[in-house]
Amino acid sequence: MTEVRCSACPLRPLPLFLRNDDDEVAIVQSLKRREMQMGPGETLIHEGQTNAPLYTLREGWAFRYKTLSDGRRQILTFLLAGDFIGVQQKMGDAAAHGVMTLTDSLFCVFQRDSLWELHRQSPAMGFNITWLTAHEESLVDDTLLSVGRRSAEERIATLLILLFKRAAALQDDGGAAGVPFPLTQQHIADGLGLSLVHTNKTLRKLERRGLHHIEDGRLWLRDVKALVRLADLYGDGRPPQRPLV
Amino acid sequence: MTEVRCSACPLRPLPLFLRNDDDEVAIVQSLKRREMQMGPGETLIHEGQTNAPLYTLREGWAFRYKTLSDGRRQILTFLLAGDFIGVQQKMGDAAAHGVMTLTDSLFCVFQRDSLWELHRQSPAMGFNITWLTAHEESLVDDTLLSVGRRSAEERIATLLILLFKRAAALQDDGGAAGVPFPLTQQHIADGLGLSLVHTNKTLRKLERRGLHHIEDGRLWLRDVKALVRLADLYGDGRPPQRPLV
DNA sequence: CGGTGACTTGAAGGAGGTCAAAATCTGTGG
DNA sequence: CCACAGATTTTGACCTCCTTCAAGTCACCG
Repeated sequence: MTEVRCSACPLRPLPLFLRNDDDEVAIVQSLKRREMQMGPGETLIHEGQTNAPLYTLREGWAFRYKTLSDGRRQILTFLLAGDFIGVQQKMGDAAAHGVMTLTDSLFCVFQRDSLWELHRQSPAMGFNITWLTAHEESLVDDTLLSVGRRSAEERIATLLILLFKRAAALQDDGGAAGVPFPLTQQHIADGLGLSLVHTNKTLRKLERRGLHHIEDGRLWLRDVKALVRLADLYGDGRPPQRPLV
Repeated sequence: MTEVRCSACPLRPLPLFLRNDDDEVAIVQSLKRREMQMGPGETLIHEGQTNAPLYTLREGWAFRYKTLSDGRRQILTFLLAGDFIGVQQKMGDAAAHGVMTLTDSLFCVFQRDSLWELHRQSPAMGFNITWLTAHEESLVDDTLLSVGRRSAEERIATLLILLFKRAAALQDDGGAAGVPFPLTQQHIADGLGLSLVHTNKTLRKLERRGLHHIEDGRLWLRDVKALVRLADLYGDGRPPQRPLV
């Protein structure tokens, strides 16, 4: 099983991602250490782990999370292909959050100091990192608004729409045939600050009303209008084009 | 009232901030457009505003927030002196959140494209921006854990500790005489996803138990041990040294 | 001294949590 | 192909933490 060269990265051609100069791709290539395969439910980064490397998620789904000492868990963001992982752990410090896979996943691995090398060798790529980091933060901002101020129904509607859009942007059909949806209800609960039971009941209610459909690990939005109204989401069609590292 | 040169910025000498080369300071200086003074409760950036400039908060307190169309508000992070503002609004796009002052405040104003200039002219400063952005995200991560998984008591304990630490790091006495605390209970409520009434009752309960004391716009932690236990916060003494832009 | 914003307190109700148990489903090994 | 263990989903019953509603206090200010 041979590793892919960054210039031939299967993600790069997708319309979701911005083009890069050959130089830039070459720099990324030079910093890439290896690839890493993981199964579902495996821990990529442990909470409190020190000096974890950087990763780009190339295939599959994962999530970032934090836990309290009695086991309560909050999922911070879900990670999809193209997401860059590990910037948040401040330099040389312990990771403030864990990362766990949801599906079979493939990661490109970079040494920790690549962060600095990327900035040093290419301001443009440095800028891209900043962009990606800021974008990640805005995902957390959205979730915080949900968890802090939306009802259970509204939270779930919001999550379904947002995840659907992100997943659809990675497909050619734009989600016409649904999108992969590898979350269990426990993941949804932990991502929205709800209990498992209440998540189940709310999910069933929305599905019975015909707003969405989840089956066999795939998600369909059946009544986007109604979902958007519930979520009080405005504007924006698909996610903006984004840099890839 | 004449403006301060960056090399003479009163924040820079504080032990909280990392030193910078003269070149770096010069670059920042060259990008700084002006200073801007605001009173308490004023809106620096409106939600949805396009093309807002960048700011560094030099004096005072502020906060980032999002609202739903029916008025429910979630405060995302509180901003203290040294915080860099505006990176989250993705390039040229609309601001996804608003920024409002809590106190009399002073901002250093930078043009929007300074973000790129900073990266271009100094990889080190670009790296600093990334660092600050990642750090901001980790603050939101912490809040999301609170709002999603902590009880009202625990949330308030967590907030008090975290804000105290940040504010104390800006003072010489390290908080011995308390720290400024310009939040109303409504701000606390909106920052923690609670109702005003319940915030009040919980706050009173903690204060009556002798865990903290708020008076006259200042906060004292009376029983840090108990607060930390409640918050389930581990490790870390004071916040890490951070870059200043 | 009336008006406004922040704080406080009590009472009542509800959204969502907890507990318990059953129904599926899935993979595994015999 | 079946039995069994372990996840995951579903439902019902009950309870509580927190919200909402209402009112009153206090400080400050024009």
